[in-house]
Amino acid sequence: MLQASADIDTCEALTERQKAVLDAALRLLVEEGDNLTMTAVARRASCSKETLYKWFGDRDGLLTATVQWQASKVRVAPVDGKGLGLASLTASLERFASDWLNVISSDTSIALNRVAVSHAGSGKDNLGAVVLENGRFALARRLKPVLEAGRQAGLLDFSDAETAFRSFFGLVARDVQIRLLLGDRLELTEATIGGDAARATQQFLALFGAKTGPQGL
Amino acid sequence: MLQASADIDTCEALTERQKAVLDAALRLLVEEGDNLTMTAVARRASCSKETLYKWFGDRDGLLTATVQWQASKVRVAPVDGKGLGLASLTASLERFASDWLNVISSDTSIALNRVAVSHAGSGKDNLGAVVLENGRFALARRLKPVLEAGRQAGLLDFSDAETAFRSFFGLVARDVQIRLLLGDRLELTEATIGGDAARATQQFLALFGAKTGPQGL
DNA sequence: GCCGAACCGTAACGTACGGTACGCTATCTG
DNA sequence: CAGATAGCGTACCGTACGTTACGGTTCGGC
Repeated sequence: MLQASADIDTCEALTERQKAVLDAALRLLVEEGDNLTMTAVARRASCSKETLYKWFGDRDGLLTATVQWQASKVRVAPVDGKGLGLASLTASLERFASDWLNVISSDTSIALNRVAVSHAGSGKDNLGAVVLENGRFALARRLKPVLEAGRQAGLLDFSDAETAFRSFFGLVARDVQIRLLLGDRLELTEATIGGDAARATQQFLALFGAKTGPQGL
Repeated sequence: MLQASADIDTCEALTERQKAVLDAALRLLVEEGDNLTMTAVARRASCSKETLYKWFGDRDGLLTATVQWQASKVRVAPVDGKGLGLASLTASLERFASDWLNVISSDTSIALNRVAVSHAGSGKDNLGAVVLENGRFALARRLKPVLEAGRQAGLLDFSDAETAFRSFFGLVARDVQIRLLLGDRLELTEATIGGDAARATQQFLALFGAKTGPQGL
């Protein structure tokens, strides 16, 4: 049986068939939410329940494996911050904001966050930790080098990268994620996401941009 | 049987005994999350299951009634924005921010949001609508008059109150709510909440404060 | 004091679903 | 080709829980 750990590298030990099963489970999770049954997963994946139990131990094991499997797929290449000008910094920030909005508004992200939130209350909050680790904390890890590079280049001014990141996070996400999780119909087209990303970036630069003399009006 | 509507005034038709039952259900919901049983509610409330079903129809009815009951209790008196100076505006904003952080970090809020998120996926998303209506949208309704008054007084500068509110919301909440919902241990003492409220307010004023000439550094 | 309504406590029912056992087929290994 | 192993399909078991039914008790009205 696979060990359910918070480590992402667990997914490297998966055979192709197992990945296919997890993909089926993921699709079912997106469609039906947390109330999916083992029989439904088995039927969708064209495998037997016994195999599910042999591979993943029990229902929670299957769920965590599915979440980890999806989480391992959204790894994004970090950007390098060399030769950083104001234009490239804003471009990087806008890109991060846009990527993040696209992620949290995707069906799979909503489904995964829903099931993780549901399970966070009862005992083993493994799911929540995994989602958080590959979502918000992964974003922080990828964005902080950019912020630090911006500070090194004299473009940004902050004392703590963590608080700067959290402000950026708040300006980008605002109430989007909680509204989507609570089932609010909130249309995010490609265009509005771009606009929101640009707005958040400008606001962030207005707050944390290094002051190069008195600001004009 | 009580009708389960999104209207808050449904709670006015509740007898004292029913309110006591819903309070018991609420406490149990905070303790055990969504996986509470009807027998547990009946035992805790010292009432019979038959009464629960007669009053609330079924399990979902009980849950929605509980959520509406709690939602109806957090009504807060709106502040009036007359004789508004910069000091009183910042005080109001800080107070809103502090109140909001206190709300979303409370056990009952976390529990209610958890159960609402869990139920948002499957069909009738009544719970999510109720939580959203009495949480984020109620806050907006109470805060927007303050923002408008600030604009009337020449202290704030924005084109749309909704977007201004959403930025304020993001600066205040940042990643707090999603982290709490996902089970992240995130200590919010009274002191840190006050500091966060002040920081968010200053950031908001830096973004939306009316520019009265060139800013000093 | 009697009647009906409301309600408590609990026993019972039905079912859905997690988990297991078993028979069968296909593929690999010697 | 014989045996072993992996895995599919399915039937089955146990249990938890939503839902209902029923006997006993309190209480307001006549």
